[in-house]
Amino acid sequence: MTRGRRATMTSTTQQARRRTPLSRERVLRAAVDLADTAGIDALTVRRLAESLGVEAMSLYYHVPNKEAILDGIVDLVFTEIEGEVGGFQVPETDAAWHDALRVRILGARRVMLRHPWAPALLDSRTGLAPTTARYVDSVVGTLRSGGLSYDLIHHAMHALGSRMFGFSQELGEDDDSGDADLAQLAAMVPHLAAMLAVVRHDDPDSTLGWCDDQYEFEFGLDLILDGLARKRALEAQADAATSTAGTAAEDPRD
Amino acid sequence: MTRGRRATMTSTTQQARRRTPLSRERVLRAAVDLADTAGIDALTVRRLAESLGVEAMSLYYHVPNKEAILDGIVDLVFTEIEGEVGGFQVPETDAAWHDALRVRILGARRVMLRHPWAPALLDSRTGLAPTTARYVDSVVGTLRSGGLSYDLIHHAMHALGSRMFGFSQELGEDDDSGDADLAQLAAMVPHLAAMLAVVRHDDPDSTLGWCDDQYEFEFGLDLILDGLARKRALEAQADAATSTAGTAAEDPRD
DNA sequence: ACCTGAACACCGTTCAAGT
DNA sequence: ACCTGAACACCGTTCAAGT
Repeated sequence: MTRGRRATMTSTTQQARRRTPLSRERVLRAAVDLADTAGIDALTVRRLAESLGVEAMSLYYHVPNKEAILDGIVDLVFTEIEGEVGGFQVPETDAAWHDALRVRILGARRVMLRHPWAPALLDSRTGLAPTTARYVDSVVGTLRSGGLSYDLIHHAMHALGSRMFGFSQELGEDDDSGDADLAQLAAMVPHLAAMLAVVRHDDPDSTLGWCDDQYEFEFGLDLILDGLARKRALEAQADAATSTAGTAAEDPRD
Repeated sequence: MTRGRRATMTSTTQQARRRTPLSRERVLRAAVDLADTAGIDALTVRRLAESLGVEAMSLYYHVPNKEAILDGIVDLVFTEIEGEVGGFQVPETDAAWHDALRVRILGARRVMLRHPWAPALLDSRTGLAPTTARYVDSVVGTLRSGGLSYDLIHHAMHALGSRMFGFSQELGEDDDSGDADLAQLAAMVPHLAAMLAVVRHDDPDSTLGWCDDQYEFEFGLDLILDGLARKRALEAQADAATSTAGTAAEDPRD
C-alpha cells in the first residue's frame, strides 16, 4: 500500500470517524449500535473498537472493562425508555394508577423490542444502574400513588418480576416445528401437543412452543395488575374498618 | 518427573477416575458437579475435561460441542425435578389442580435452588430438551385436569413464564447497601428508598433491591394461580349458560 | 491526555494422528 | 472405538511505550 493510498483512506473513512474524539458516551452508543446490528455475541471489545476505527486497547482509557460497557448499554436502554414514556415523574396520588403503570410498562416494552438483546442482558446484570434505578423508582411511585402500602408494593415488585421492564422470558421456539411430526410429538408430550393443535388452529401463525406476542404479554400483565388491584381494595377495606371511631387518618397506607 | 512418580500418580488419582470409560452421561454429570462447585463460568470445556482426568479434545468424542453440554445439563436438572416430584404423570381430572400445580412448581423450585446456575442457563437455551418438554407437558396436563380450555391454558403458560419452573428472575442486590447512604439513595430514588425503609424495618435481614425468598415467590405464584382459577370459573359459567337446553356436553372445555 | 503494540492467559474447535 | 497433540482463530486484559 503506497503512502498516497493510505493518505486517501485516512482522509475519508478513518479520519472522519475520529474527528470527534472517543468518549465513554461514544463508546456506549457504538456498543448499542453493534448489538442492534450484529447481535450481542458480536459485541466484543475488539469488534467494538473496530467499529469506532480505533485499536481495542483505546477503549480501556474510557471504560474500565467489558462489564462496565454492558452495564452502560443497559442504562442507555433505560434512558431511551425515559424518553419513550415522557419522563419518570409520578403524581402524588392517582386513582388511575393501574392504567398509568400499564402504559409505562408497555412503553418500556416497545423499547425492549427495539433492542432484542436487552432483556437477557438486563437479567444478567447484578446491581441497578442509575437510570434503571430511577425507572424502578417510578414504578414504586406509581403503585404508591394508587394508595398501596409499601408492604404490598414490595410484594408487587416481586410478582411483576421482569414483566415490570416490559418483557417476560420465553423459551425459544421448537425448531422441529414441522407439521408432520406433530403425531410424533404427541407421543412424548401429549398434553402439550393437544394444546398446540388447538392454539395453532386458532392462530396458524403461532409458533410451536412459546411465543412472546403482545397479547400474551398483556394477558399476564393484566392478570397480575388485577390481582394487585383486588388486594389494594382489601387493604382499603381493612383501613376503613380500623378507623371507624374518628376522622380519617393522615395517611391510611401502611 | 521420573517414571516411577508418574506410575504412582497414575495408579491412584488418574487411573481410578478413568477406570469407568468416558460417556455422554459421565461428561454431563461432571459438568453439573463443576457448575455446582465452581460456578457456571468455570464450566469450560478444558476445565471440565481436567475434572474428568482427560484431555479437552476427548470430550468431543462423546458430545458434539459445548452447546450440547449446556442443553444436556439443563435436561439433567429436569430429570432431578422428575425425581423430586415423584414423576410427571397427571390424573385425567382433578378438582385440586390448583394445589397439584402449586406443589409441582414448588418441587421444581427446590431443585433449582440446588443448582443456582440453572435458571439463567434455562433462560438462555432455545428449544426444549426432552425432559424439559415432559415437565412442561405435565404442567399443561395439570391445568387440563382442572378443566381449563386449551386457550386459557396457553395464556396461563405465558402468564406463568419462568415461574412455572420454580424461579423468577431477580435483579441482584445493590452492593452499596450500607445503612448510612440511605439518605443519599433517597435523593435519587425517593419512592424506592421509602419502600426499602419500610420493608427493612419489617424484616431487617432483607437486602436492598430485590430478593428471591420463598415468600415472595409464593406470593407471585398464588397471584397468578388465583387469577387463573377465577378465569376458569368464568369459563365454567359460560359453558353452563350455553348448554342450558340439554344434557351435559361430552367435554365442555374449549 | 489520549491512543497503541506486543504480549499473556485464556477460550471453543479442527484435524490428523496415535493406540 | 476411543483418546490425544498441535494448531487455529478467537477472547479480555496488562503494561510499557509512544505522541
